[in-house]
Amino acid sequence: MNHSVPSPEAHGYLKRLNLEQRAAVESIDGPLLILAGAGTGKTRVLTTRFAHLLLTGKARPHQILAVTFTNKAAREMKDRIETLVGHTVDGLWLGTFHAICVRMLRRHAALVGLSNQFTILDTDDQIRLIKQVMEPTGIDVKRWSPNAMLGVIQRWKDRALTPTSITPAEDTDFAQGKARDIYLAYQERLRSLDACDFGDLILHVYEILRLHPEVLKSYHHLFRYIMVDEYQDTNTTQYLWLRLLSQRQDEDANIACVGDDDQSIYSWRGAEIENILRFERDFPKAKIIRLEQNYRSTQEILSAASGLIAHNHDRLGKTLRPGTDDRRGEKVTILAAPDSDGEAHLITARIEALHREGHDYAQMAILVRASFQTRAFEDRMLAKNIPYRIIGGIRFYERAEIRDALAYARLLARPGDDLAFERIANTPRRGIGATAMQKIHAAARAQHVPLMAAALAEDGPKLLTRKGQEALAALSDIFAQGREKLGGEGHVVALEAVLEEAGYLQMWRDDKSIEAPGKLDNIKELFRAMAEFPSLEAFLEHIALVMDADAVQGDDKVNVMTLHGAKGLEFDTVFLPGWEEGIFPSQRSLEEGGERSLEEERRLAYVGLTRARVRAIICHAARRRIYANWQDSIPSRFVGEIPEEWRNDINPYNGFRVPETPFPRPASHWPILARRDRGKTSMSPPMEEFEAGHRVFHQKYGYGTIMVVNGETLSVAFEKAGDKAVHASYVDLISS
DNA sequence: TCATCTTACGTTTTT
DNA sequence: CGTAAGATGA
Repeated sequence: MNHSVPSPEAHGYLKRLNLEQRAAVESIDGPLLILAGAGTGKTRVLTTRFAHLLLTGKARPHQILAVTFTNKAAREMKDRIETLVGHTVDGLWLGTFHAICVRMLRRHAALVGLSNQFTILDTDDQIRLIKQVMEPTGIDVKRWSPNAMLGVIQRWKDRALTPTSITPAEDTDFAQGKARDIYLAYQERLRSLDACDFGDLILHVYEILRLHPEVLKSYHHLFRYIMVDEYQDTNTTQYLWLRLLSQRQDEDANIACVGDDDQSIYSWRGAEIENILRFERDFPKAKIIRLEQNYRSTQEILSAASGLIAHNHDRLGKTLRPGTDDRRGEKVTILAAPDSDGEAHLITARIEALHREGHDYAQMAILVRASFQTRAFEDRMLAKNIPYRIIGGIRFYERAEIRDALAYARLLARPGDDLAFERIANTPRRGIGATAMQKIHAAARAQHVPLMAAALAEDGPKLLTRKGQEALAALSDIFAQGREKLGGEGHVVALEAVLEEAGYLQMWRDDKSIEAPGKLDNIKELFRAMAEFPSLEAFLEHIALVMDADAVQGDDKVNVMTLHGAKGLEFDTVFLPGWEEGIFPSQRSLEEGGERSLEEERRLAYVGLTRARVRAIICHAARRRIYANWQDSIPSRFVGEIPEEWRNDINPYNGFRVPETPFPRPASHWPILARRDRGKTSMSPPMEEFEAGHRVFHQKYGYGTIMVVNGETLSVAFEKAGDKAVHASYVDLISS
């Protein structure tokens, strides 16, 4: 026994845990799955377990690999570990999958044909690159959008599929079967740019570990313990990566995964709920510990949420129990509103009433399914002077001015960054348009030099107008001067000088729009963030991975965000508007994906309800304004799935037409809507409304005018597609 | 090359 | 209805 290590009891940190939590912390060896329901102290267990490994001398800090999905989670874990241990801990392998993989990939980049200086592309770069790759293929970009193509590639990367390992069964007919070729070309372009995208970070490292046993062995030697947060959100590549790292020879994997199958809501970005469902099979001798004592919500909310989620079949099953006795509160309120405006009225009125009773705005949240729903609430709260904040909108580093400034920064660090050059070559206007850019591209490809170099080469003037040529030469000088400043006056001064002299800052000063001053402020904010890093390189590495600028919480405002954005948060009062078929569950999930995606929607509802500590208010409206026109809607099947004894149905608009709550009907009676019922949740126009002369819209043929009505078949003169006979259910009437 | 018009589109988000 | 990205004309 090592006597210099104090016994765990001496620290007392184990005493603060309940029995299950303590078991999870003390189960050190072998595979472990901690099924942690909402509000059951998941982070506490994870951090205490980490600290326990350190304090008992089981592992040194660098021997534990701990992966999370968000930087926020990683930061929180590190803070709490340090609090438990009582001092700062360095040399941790604690971070997001992406951050950990960058660290590994920089070490072994050569094995996948990259330098250790490789750049990480942001979404804008990816789109621009994929467009360039698609152009020569002659694919109709209107039908197969670059965005969707990128999605296809990302899903492949999520499943550890490289262009050469895609089997015919895994291929797609997207882009007329050329998707694989585009993927291949895209990867080649990335390699020639010495760059990779987010998916590559994981996939490259996985390939390295898979194909180079000596590298894998070195990590086996290094990591004695592995911990994974939000295991239900892992994609196939991350799962394979974890399995390689954890399965050491002759030893049980010391891997502990924490997750909640009931909170798996990210399948659309590649997460495989199967990973958590088949943990026992993947890791033989796995131990499973359930954390079911909830320290967050009242009995009513827990029962309502449990009753709802019980309608899912694909789950490991667990029941939330109140962690302390007698936490009774009020039932879950179900508000019926006549229309979406009424819904906003009802909710804001309740917010005001609660605030008058002394509740803080900051302890209330409106959680919506889709971001377009926030608008109605913004309008009302603005009008009523209720302070609010929208969480999750456009993030700081996604703003155009920030991306521009960062492109200048990248070019300052590396003159060969072609994607950065493309972004700012003509921002502000320097007389370098699309044609000039094309010529520069051609020259650069022929001479195998970066774009900037090609444009400035001796025969450069042939590529550009004199004006453009001069402007670019000046820009190049500005960057050269900036690079001299990097060493002396520092990177902030250097970038500021470049942006000033290049005329970028002046461009916004001259801009007369109302947003312009704010944009200059944002750039100042960027300088401030930059100053906290020792070098330009360090700063660029950071922002490539950490795209979140911490939102200032603190002030007393109502929180408005999507259900996805609310995961992991909690509030005293939670408002859940838009619980209607076609909104929530969303139309898309009803049309595509079948039962699986319906279950994911239900998990999302479960996540929403379990955010509430003391009260949850669900709302549904009978009519909703969507885009141009009004649509009728019926209450979400999820409302009916909440057991009646935990529900309090209120109809504040008695006398108005409000939807019948179809509670007695079991959920299975709701049909999964067929695609052709799109947009007609309950009220497709009756046949009589189709008359000759009416304008209609058809998904494929576009706009047209009805010529003849023959039963349910219409002859329509389409503006683009000509005369067609179509079934009435395929067209929408256009109100004029 | 740039400003204006037109048209298509319209879950969920992190890294 | 509003936006954002392409097409069109000066």
